[in-house]
Amino acid sequence: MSPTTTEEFALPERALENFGAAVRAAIEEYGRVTSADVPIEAPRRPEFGDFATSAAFGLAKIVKKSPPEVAAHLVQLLQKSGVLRHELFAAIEPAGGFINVRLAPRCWQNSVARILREGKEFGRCGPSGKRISLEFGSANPTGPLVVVQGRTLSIGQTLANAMQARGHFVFTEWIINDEGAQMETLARSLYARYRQATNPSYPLPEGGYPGEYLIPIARAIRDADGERWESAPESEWLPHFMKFGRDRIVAEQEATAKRFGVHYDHWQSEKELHESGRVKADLERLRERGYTYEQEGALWFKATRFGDDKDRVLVRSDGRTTYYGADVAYHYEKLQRSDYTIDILGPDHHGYIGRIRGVADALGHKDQLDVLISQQITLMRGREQVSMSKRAGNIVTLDEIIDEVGVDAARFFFVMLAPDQPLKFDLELAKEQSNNNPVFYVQYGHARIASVFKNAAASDVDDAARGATLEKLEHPAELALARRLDEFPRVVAATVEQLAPQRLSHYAREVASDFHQFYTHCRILEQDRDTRLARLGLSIAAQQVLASVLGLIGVSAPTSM
RNA sequence: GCGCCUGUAGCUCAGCUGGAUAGAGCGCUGCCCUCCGAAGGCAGAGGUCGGGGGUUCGAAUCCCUUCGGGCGCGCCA
Repeated sequence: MSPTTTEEFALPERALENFGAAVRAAIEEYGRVTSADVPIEAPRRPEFGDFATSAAFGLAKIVKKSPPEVAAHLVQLLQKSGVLRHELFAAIEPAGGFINVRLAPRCWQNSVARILREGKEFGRCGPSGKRISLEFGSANPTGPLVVVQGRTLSIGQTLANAMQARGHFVFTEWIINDEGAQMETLARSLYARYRQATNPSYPLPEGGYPGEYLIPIARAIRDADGERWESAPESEWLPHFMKFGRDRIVAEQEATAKRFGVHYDHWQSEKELHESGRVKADLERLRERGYTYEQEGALWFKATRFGDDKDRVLVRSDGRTTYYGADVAYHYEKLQRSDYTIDILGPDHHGYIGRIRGVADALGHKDQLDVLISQQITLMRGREQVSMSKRAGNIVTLDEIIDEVGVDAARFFFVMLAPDQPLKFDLELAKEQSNNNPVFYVQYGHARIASVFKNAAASDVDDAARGATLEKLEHPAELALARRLDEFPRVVAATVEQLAPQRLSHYAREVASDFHQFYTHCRILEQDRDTRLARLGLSIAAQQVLASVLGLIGVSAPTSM
């Protein structure tokens, strides 16, 4: 039996339900309307209380009085109401048409008790039964992951984490674009590097990949096969170099993702999609539905019927399927096996959205697909922009970024902005161990709490963790922090519903900020035992929420730094 | 030219899907450690929410228009 006695009816959301029902009853009595809408919102300014409703504005029209009058009258009805449980509310007052509500400290105390009881589970839901397919980061297996993909990976993994917390079944996947002309270019570039070991002037092919990352791979081939390929004809070495390079690069991409805290449930080879016959079968399905036609020897998808600006080729006139054709097949599969399918694409894939949406529409899954663009990154070093011209071969890899600023800073910065917002990423700032750096501000909050626990008596911390006593929480800073912590489940929900990972990083900062304010205004290790335990309890809850939100973002929560 | 994204404080950005006097960080000015981590806190200055129309009791948010910025418009991926 836990000594924590959370009064379920006195949790903030229960109090709000009670309030909403009471307002609804009052409106029906006053305006003779049924099933009134009672929107509840969180006011920006603290003096307006914890919550407010604008319900009086709607009723004002019906009863033909001014909103302030209506609000005042509603409050009178509420005071007399038999529906309202008065002990849950510290204040209910009309203000310019709004009705502001301040909950009794007891509600917030109960919320803290619940967080202490639920611990890591606070903010998580049981299984929703919803299956979500989330594809992000997919790339050509022709080189290492670069910075902009790091952002896509951060966004994708953070969303996946948040969805899991909401109880959804999330399936993360990556497509390996190992089919197409770029694979031959890879093989030829790799071969050139192989030849350069004995002949430094051997030229890279026209339009080849100039990056030095191919050199060690070429060396690996030489270590295994010696000079065997030096005099072989292209028809012999090409398939080998293609497969060797592809396998090696995919393995490196996966290693980088893993190092970055990003896990994929499935790596899908595009080549395999073709070889298994799935592409063919799914294209046939489109044809049967009459969404394709042949012209000039090629097979076209009637994309314009679904809002795209031109029709698109699925199968080229030489019989080879386009990337798009394969993707049609893959999306059909994903839409079949999930309730909701999400693609996160790089900034250079704007033009692809309409096409992929068109396919979902044609296959009868129009509202089941969301396509998100992870916008570009401009790397900064202080005021200086870091050049990342791919043409010149000076790419900046994700590994280099991790080496320089660490996983924590990169993961946090990459989700600070809305995905469709271009991001300026300042390497100097990300490395800075100061309050200029938002990652450190949040982590510092977590570490600072840990430090307080070290100074406290162990038995006090244990008692506080059981929620021994929380009645002393009443200082505005204490209640503000408790109120903030109570938001966590709703923040996770909003993150998922709006596909907005930046909500989590903003929220993390707000929790840290509210904790720091509480810390300076209220001494935690007070003489008075009840006060001390209450504040320790609040601190434990705050630390838990900080750890949880940082965990969703993929950032560590240090106990000292 | 067409399509998508975007324009909010000197800078970087929030703004919870239409609510109250538009917020935060950095930078700037001035304060707060005999006391749990000052990597912190408090106060102040700083805004025609690109411009113009419209819808609404109410608009940064929705609609139209206009100007500026980014990206995309292959039988490439």
